[in-house]
Amino acid sequence: MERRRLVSPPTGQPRTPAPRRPGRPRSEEAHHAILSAAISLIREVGYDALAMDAIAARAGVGKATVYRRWATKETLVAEALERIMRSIPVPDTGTTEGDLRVMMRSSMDMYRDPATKGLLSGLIAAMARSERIAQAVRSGFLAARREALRQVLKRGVARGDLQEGLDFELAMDLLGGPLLFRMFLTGGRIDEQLSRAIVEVVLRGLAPRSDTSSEPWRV
Amino acid sequence: MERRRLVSPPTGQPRTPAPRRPGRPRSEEAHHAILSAAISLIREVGYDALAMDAIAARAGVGKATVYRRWATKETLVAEALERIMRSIPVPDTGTTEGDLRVMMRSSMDMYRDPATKGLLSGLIAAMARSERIAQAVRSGFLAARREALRQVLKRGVARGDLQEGLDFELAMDLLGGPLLFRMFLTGGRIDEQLSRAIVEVVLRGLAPRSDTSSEPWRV
Amino acid sequence: MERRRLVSPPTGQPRTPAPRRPGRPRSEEAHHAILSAAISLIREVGYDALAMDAIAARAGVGKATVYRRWATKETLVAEALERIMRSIPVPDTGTTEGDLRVMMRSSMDMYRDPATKGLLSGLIAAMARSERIAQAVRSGFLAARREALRQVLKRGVARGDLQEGLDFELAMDLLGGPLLFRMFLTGGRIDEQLSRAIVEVVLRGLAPRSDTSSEPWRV
Amino acid sequence: MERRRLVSPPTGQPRTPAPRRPGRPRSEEAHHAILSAAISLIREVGYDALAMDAIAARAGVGKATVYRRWATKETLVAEALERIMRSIPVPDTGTTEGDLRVMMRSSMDMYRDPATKGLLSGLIAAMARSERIAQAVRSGFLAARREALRQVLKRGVARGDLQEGLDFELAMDLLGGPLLFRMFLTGGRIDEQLSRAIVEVVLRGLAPRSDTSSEPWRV
DNA sequence: TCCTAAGCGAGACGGTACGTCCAGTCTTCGT
DNA sequence: ACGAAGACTGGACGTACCGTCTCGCTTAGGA
Repeated sequence: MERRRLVSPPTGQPRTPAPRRPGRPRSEEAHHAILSAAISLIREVGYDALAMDAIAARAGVGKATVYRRWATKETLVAEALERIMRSIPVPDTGTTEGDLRVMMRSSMDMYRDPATKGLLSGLIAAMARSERIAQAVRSGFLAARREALRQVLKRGVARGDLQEGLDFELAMDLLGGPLLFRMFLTGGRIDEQLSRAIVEVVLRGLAPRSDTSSEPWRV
Repeated sequence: MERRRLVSPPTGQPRTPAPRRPGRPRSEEAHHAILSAAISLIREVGYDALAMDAIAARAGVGKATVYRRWATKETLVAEALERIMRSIPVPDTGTTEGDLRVMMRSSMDMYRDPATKGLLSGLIAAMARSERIAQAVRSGFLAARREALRQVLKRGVARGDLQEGLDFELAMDLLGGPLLFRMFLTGGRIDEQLSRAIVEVVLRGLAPRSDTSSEPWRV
Repeated sequence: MERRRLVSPPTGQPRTPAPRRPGRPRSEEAHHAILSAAISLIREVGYDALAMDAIAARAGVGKATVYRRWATKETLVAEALERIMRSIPVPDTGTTEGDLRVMMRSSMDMYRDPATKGLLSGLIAAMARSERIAQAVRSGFLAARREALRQVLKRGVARGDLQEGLDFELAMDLLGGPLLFRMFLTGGRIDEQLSRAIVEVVLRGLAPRSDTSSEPWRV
Repeated sequence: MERRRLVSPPTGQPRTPAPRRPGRPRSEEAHHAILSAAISLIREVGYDALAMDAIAARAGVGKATVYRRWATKETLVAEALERIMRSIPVPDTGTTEGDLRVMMRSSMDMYRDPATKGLLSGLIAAMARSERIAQAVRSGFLAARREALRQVLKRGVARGDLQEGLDFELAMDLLGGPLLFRMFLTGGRIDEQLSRAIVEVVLRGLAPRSDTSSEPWRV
């Protein structure tokens, strides 16, 4: 059983004791100012019009100071994202359906932020271009959501609402995919009703088999 | 912004010794040359590094000639896409599950084209940027696929494999979303097994209601 | 009878008449605007603080337009110089000494321009760095002065004031060198008295050879 | 490329340590390492491409350690120069012409050092920029040469080879100027023949007057 | 022996300018 | 009347140095 819990690390930063490089240490202040500037600029001008020059200028920082930390705009944005969407609480409403609805609402909230569309679409393009960026995003803000969701699903299995040997990845993609699809391709509405319907289909589609002995190996 | 160097190779494409007529030559020819150039360049350098200069150069065309036809890179690409993914046949395997599997395979084929990732991700960013582009893409290559899928689902309802009053949009997003999700976010595998599992969940989740009163013909 | 004539530069660029390249021709207006901007900026901020960005901005021109014409700041400045110091009239005062004094005065006028020091010293550094730039400067504003001086010296030989078979290069360097030396190394005064003394020494030192009969005043 | 700040010109004063201050004394070793690094780098990359970062790095020294001693690149280089060209012996060949030839050869040797061109041209630009640097150079490596030359000329006057009341400055500039002129402007050859010719012209041009009565004010 | 002050290597800091690239528009000439 | 060629303005890019400013650590003389 994997003991990885990426959800809400209680310690904050991994406090390295004293590897301490020589020279002047990097300014935490500058670091934070850059991230803040990036976030506010994205919200103002959108992701595509986001310029490194502008970020540096608004942060009151030299461009080199930005590039010293993030090689590309995308890795910078990815970290900004991560900072925003750090901890996703694991809901506990008493029922699997309720828990899933809470998770879906959290996702919808994210999608409904006017900044998200430009930001996330730019990030998708960046991830498609660079596996490094993709890794950063996945282990960043994606990991947290998915870990929380995984807990909910696990509890659902324990409750008997979901089949044994459930393919968690599949379940998560079934829950999250339609939102993404609507957001970026069809442009369809993303609302409570949609979320309710998706949860229902998934719960029904992944309910325990009536005849477990005939399909014990199924995933 | 995503940029990559693209000092387009001189690309010694032999100037077509076209029928040199005075007056009004090769409007259609130029049109097609531009689309071809765009497509081949996307496959070579990716969507983001695609430069109008390069397209015009490879097409053997002035930049103005490109802009005369398409105002933006995205509308040009959208038309190119449309040209590629024109007709989607409606499958007829005899069973709803079989038909859906065929549809899924067609989608997977598209996703598996190495060019698709860069192209589609760039397009997603462009759609997020501009509703006009979004419309073009939706009514273009998306519409065809969705229309075919709708036929299959309709037949599924008629067969009694899917519930009456089925929300087609929901069903389509449930089928297509997970692929998109894996493609661009999680990076998970997209294969026959996945497709099979998705179809199964959707069929089960959207099967006719078991409530006898609303389904009196069931025993 | 006015003998003042312009020394038409025999070294001037081969002004290509009309090989006529395709495409939009380069803008004469932009060309001139850039040179003017460069000149005025040099006078304002000095040669070293001269920035290509600033030149382009003041000229109301994109930086690429500047770089399309001049690869470096120095070649641009060299052309600007050439434009300023284009025509050097060949003096004709009736005596060799008088002619040389006029030439010296012209040089001194140049050196006394407050902008010259920074400009010429920067140019010297640039010439030392790049033979291409050196060539440009030599065939540019240097060539004109030297050609005029050569005429004067030639006439001096014809008049019998200077020795037959005179080494023109030597004579010119003897006349011009001390000015440069004071300007940039010793910082000594550059004035009429200096110019008079130099001319005198050179005339005496390069006078016709000391055949006793031709120098009856010698004891 | 020489660049300067528009704001706050640095103080180019060599910062000599006070007689006895508290704290750790400055490292002689570092001092020497910096000068050596500067000299070797000038020879390798030229004066203009000389970067303080590089000097510090090669010397194995922090940049602050460099700036603590020399406020500008030029003062540092000036001191390096001085260290190289320290003492110029006064020649004594028996004749004025011989002595002058020896002095000229020494100058030519300097000019012929491949490093000199870039170094001296850069220094000229720096001197034009700052009178303080100019002073440093003049009282540094220039002063030594000129003092030796002055001795030779003085002896020449005593011998009757040069006129009484000789303007030493003029004579020195006439001897040195042509070399500088060829070095940096015309690019002409600098060789034994040139040196011989210059000496000849100067000796002839500044020979004692044959008719002293016509110059009664001379002493 | 400890304290204080300035030195040390290292390297990050806010900046300026660089030279390149591309977007989208505007001319010129040739067909 | 088009079309190719390419110059145009404008602006972001990522790099290189500048001269200054911390860091943690010597290295001395004076307390």
